[in-house]
Amino acid sequence: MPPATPRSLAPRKRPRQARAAVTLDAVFEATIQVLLTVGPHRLTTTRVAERAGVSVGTMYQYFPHKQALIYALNERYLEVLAEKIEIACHAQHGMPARQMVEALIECYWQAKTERADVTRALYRSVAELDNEALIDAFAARADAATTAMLASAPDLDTRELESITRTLLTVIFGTVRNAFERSLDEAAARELRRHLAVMCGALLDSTSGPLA
Amino acid sequence: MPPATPRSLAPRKRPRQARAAVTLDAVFEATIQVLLTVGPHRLTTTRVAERAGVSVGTMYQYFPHKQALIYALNERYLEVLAEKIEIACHAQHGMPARQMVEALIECYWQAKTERADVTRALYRSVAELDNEALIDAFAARADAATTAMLASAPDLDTRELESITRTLLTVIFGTVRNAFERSLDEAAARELRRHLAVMCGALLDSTSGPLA
Amino acid sequence: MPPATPRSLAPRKRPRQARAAVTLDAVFEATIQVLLTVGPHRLTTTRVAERAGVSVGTMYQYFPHKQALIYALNERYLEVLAEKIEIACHAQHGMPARQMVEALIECYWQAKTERADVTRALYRSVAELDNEALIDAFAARADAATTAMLASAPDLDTRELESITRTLLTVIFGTVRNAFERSLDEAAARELRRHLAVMCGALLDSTSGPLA
Amino acid sequence: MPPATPRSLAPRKRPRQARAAVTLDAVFEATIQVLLTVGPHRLTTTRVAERAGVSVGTMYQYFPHKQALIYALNERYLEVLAEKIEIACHAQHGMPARQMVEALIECYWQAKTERADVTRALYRSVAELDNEALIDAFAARADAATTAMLASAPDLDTRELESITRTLLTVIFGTVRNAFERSLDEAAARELRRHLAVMCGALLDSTSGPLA
DNA sequence: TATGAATGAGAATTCATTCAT
DNA sequence: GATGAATGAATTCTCATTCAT
Repeated sequence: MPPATPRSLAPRKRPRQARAAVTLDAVFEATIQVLLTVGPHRLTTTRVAERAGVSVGTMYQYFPHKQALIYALNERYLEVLAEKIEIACHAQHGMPARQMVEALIECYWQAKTERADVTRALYRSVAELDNEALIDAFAARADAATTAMLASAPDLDTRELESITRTLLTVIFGTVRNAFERSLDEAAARELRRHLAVMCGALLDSTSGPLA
Repeated sequence: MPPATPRSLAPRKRPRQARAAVTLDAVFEATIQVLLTVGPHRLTTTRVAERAGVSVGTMYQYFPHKQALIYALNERYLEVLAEKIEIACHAQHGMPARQMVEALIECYWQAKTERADVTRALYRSVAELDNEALIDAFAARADAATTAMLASAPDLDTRELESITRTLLTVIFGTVRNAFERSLDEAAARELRRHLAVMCGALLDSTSGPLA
Repeated sequence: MPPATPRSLAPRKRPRQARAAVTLDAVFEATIQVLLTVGPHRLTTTRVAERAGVSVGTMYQYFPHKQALIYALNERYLEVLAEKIEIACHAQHGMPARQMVEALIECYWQAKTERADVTRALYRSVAELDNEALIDAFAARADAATTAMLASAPDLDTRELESITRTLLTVIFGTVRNAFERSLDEAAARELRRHLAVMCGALLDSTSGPLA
Repeated sequence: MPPATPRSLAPRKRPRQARAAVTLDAVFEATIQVLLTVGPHRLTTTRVAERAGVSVGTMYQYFPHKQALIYALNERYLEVLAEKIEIACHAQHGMPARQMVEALIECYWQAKTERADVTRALYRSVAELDNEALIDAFAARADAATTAMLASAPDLDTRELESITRTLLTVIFGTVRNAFERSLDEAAARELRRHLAVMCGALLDSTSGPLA
């Protein structure tokens, strides 16, 4: 289920030639850089184009307006992220629940940290944009993948799965985001992550208890 | 430790007369409304003034520029929030750790939910502003109050307090924020909150375990 | 019946202070000048503002966009013109039909010639604009006034009044407009006008004939 | 006397091959459609090319710039129109003057109504262009043809021919144009046309009268 | 002191035109 | 020749801020 991009935010055209694809990549990368260096409310189309080494006009061939650019950037990012989560979840089918959750945390954390600058940039970009639809679509995919995964765990009560999934994802995603806002050092981050695993594991226990 | 407001972001004058206080309140309230109705990137000083029933000129008597207005709004909000947390923490001195954490969650959740519109508005306002300093100062107060509280718990290993505190606050604050992004219904919210308490309790157990 | 200006073309605010009225007049005059000197498709908001000795911003306080400015200019002009026609028609009540028509031609011709530059400018401005509504409203007023006038003529068959009125106005307005496109010299213009009166008179005769 | 097209407005090449002629026709037709559907100030070269099923590049092979395109469109149209008038006038040589004028009205009216959309489109296109030269050349041809025709009428005083011709054409052309602005229904149009013939006939009488 | 008209730098967006493929 | 991606000057419009009244 591809996210139903609203008409007004859809890109003008998809790149057909290799040259165009290169241009688009440059524009996306430039957007991230601008977001990071001058912040979201000083992100201007001219600045992005300049940084990308393209003319404004070219940018507007692909995006009908600034919002569409930022929307596409987020979409692209969330698409990759959702896919990673789906793959990670799939790989854990049939495993013990605790291990599943640890894999989920690992996957999400990894994805966010890999290019921390991008993560930070996108968190900031959000205010420029009404991306609720995007977030919802992403959340739906993550929910589905996680629920399916947990349903396959041999050691888990499946009655409250939906609610458990929602909590797990809300806590994990929220915690990671907040961790990015407080800029933690390496050690603190590792510790936080360990704690998070403990806490999520405990949540699973709290419901699987009666099953045993 | 009150946040060291940079001079450039400080309001021009503190309200000495009742009239001024009323005006200020109106302006803050108007800002929230504008934030909610038209979004952060269409928040204009004229619009705020209009909504507040004041002239732009008058608004500029109180705030030297737009950023100062938003900064002050956040400052005021975080001040109240920090105070609530401090009071809540203080009230729990000497109590069992689990109860402490539950009180903390209750307090934070309550504060955020009380006026959900304000909460949402402020989350959105962030892009307009470099409010890292504000956030840091708030985090420091919350950390201090929480650590002090936990230190007084009779049933807690005090060796890892700092790290535990950091995790607790990161998880709680992050989860609540994320919960606001997914608009949960009443039931789901209650469930999430219950889970959150379970998870935080489990974190405490994990360290106090060896102590016992 | 004031012309129902569409919402999107309506001015932002009416001038309240004397200063504002002066500004508005300057803007209108500047628009005419720009229309005349550089033509409608090189009429830019900046150019108009510059010529008016105002900043663009000021202009935009009164008009939400360029079209609204041109629309207002036409509206103002047609308002005056319609009024002139109404007065002229009213003044002829009860007179012989031929004299009426001559007065109508005189009035219209006079109004258009008085400030030929304005007339020419407005004819040109029309393409920038969807002013059908304006034209229709004007035509309706002119029709009404003319019909009422002719109805009071003692020497006219009143059965075909509507159709006669429509022809008279279409012919007169059209002829004058076309005369402006061919730039006639003084003598030619006078001759044309005499002919026009003859022709219109003949039209009246053609229907009043059976009456006699 | 063919209109002396300024070099800067001349098409780049005359179509030597059938293919080129087809392309040209498509481009002209597309221009008309764009003029009608989106209006003159949103007529863009890309849009026209797209609608014509050609690339912009190709269009620029035929027209050195946008103005040249619109100029050529008007030129082509007026050329045909002038020819029709010349033929119609020629066909009336030696006939009674009244019949001549009726034929003239019939011819012009017919030509304008045949493809009312084209007529409307071209009236609108005028703003994009300084086509005074075109109009003048056309007027000159129409004048010449009409004068020659009237000169051959057995029942007309030839002393004021020039002035009569000018009036006739100004009135007829102007009236028809204005009729297009007020969108008249079928019946009203027929009536107007009948009136117009009566009026023009009367003009002839007014001068031929003394002759008889 | 309060007002709101005026300012103008700055941002978004368009579109005629070119030119590498 | 034909194509259509790229260009960037030109234009419209916004909005934080000032200042005369």
